[in-house]
Amino acid sequence: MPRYVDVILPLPLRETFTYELEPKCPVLPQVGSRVVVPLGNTKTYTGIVVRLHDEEPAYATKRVLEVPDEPPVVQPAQLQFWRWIADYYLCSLGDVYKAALPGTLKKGSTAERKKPTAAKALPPKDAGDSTNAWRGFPLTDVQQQAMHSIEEQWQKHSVCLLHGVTSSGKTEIYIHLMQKAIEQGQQVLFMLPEIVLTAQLTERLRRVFGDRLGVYHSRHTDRQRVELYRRMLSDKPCDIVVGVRSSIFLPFRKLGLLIIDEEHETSFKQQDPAPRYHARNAALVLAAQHGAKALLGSATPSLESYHNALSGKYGLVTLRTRYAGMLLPDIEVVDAQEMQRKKMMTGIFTPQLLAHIRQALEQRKQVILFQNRRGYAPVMECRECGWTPRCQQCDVSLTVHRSLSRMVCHYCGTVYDIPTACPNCQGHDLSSRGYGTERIEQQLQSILPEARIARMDLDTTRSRQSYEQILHDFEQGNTDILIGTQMVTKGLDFDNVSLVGILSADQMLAQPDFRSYERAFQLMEQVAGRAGRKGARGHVLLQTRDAGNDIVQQVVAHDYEGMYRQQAEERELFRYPPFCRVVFVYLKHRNESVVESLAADMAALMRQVFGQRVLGPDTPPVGRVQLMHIRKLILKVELTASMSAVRQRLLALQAQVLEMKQYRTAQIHYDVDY
DNA sequence: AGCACGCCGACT
DNA sequence: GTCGGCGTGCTC
Repeated sequence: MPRYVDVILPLPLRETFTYELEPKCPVLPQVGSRVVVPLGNTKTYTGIVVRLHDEEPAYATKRVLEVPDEPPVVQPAQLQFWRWIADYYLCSLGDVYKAALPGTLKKGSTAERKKPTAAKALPPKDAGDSTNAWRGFPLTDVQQQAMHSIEEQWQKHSVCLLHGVTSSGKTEIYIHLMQKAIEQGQQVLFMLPEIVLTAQLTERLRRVFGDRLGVYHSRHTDRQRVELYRRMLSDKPCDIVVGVRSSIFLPFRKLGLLIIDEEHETSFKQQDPAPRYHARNAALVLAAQHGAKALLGSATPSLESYHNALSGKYGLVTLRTRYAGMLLPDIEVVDAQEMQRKKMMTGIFTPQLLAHIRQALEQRKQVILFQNRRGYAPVMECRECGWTPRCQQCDVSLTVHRSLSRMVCHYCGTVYDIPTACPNCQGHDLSSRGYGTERIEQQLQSILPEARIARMDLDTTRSRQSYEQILHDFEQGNTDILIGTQMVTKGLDFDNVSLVGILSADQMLAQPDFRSYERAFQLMEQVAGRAGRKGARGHVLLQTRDAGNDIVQQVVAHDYEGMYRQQAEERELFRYPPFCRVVFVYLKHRNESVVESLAADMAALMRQVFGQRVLGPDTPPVGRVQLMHIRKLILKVELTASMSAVRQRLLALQAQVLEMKQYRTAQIHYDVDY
């Protein structure tokens, strides 16, 4: 019997901690077992055993207090996956552990283990089981063909991208592929962004797959998540899990199929806290580990995935036609610039949009109005021509810093003077501006006092219930107009929506981010897809002060390929993903002058190692969070470089600067594949 | 992340 | 004269 165990603790500590086992420990932990251990004078934590051994450490060890489980809760393959995440995303195993296990499996308490898992009886050999999908969701010829093409692509590629226009019936294809996989005794993971994983979708899947389906949602209670986790560990695990980003951490036995819908969604990337992982990319690693086939689906694929498909790394299947012969919505661009000049605007509304809204309401149709939430960044704009200043080196919009009275590029840190006249039209009416959904709701209500207006954004959907309630009310026709952020761009099929209004394309296009154009296209194309799901062709009104913008024109033409070609060219030119990897290095300190000089020192050290690949330092849009001043550096790494080697060098540099005593209390963290 | 130890202001 | 502010340093 080994004497020591190395344990991961749910703390942002780099290494494992070594504890001694009780000589006559009743339950011998294994690799992946939970152990309850003391830390410091008062705390106990539940850790995960990663190694058993007899090597006596140089320090005095404490003893393992308890071994709560007989079989391990983390399988060896999962630990391997955790290590990959910690390595690739430059975080500690403790960070991964925190994200990977539901809360009560991490707490010191042993109470939850006494509750037997409410193992629901499996459906009876559920006669219609294997034919459910075929009966309930028959495929059209086009869908059938697409499914065969996907299977054909899987002969040569383990990953296939399904590029299908909105309403092309991707979900039915997924259901059939899932059915086939479980018939072969494989497990399936079906991943979706949080806002798409609605009750309507899970109920639909439940009707086909019954109790073979598990749902993993971040808004589920901790108890529910522990239950599913335990069930996946049991000898009767779910065959299919439909889940959000953290579902990649469930204990799969024999994952045979991974499906990621809306694969372009940026919410698959966890921003804060660590582990700052990209669930799509991590899931593909998981799939490879299991030898599973993977399908990425989107109407507007990420540049990364489309690039991989074109370069032959992934298979590619395209669905160009909408379900039931529906046409793609017709998109009308309205020049808000011109309307403003003619003084015909009512707040943010052009007369054209108001007329269309009134008409829709008269016909008892519904309206969706979309305004991007992230409109807070004060971006300079010429009121005459809509021109917005962009960085000459990075091709991103500059952000106005009122305190500096300058404009700054948040990618390379270059500072520009604010022009006194617009370089485009020589106009002098330069200002920064912004409209949020709340203001829009108020405005519209005063214009149309009779209309039943609802708002769906982060503020109105704090709870899962209110989110489902707003959708339900709209679906039942209790709401005439739904105003919202990204949340209204996808998810449900609203049959009665005849009009979609995009209130301002400009705010999306002006984001200080190298992905802003790609993202703007994706959002607009997706929200346009909400119009006219049945019957008549839907109408989309796109308000912009920049009607000639290429992205606007590409949305009008539904020209994804054109958008891809243009954006890919720029990314290659400026060396951004998918042509290299980016690692953001964030430096934080309470004292601004300290973080300033730390950033300079770190940048200098990084340049010694990485040379021209380093950009910055720069102050991010939010330069101070919770009393901590922040600076940012960007490292651009060739795709062929080993992230492991990059990680080692960065961590060595980090140790070097943090050793200097003026920087001892600084924090450094990394964001890989931002 | 906690929690403890350790040096400087307003209280009994 | 203490009680306590949170700065910084350690936790197997």
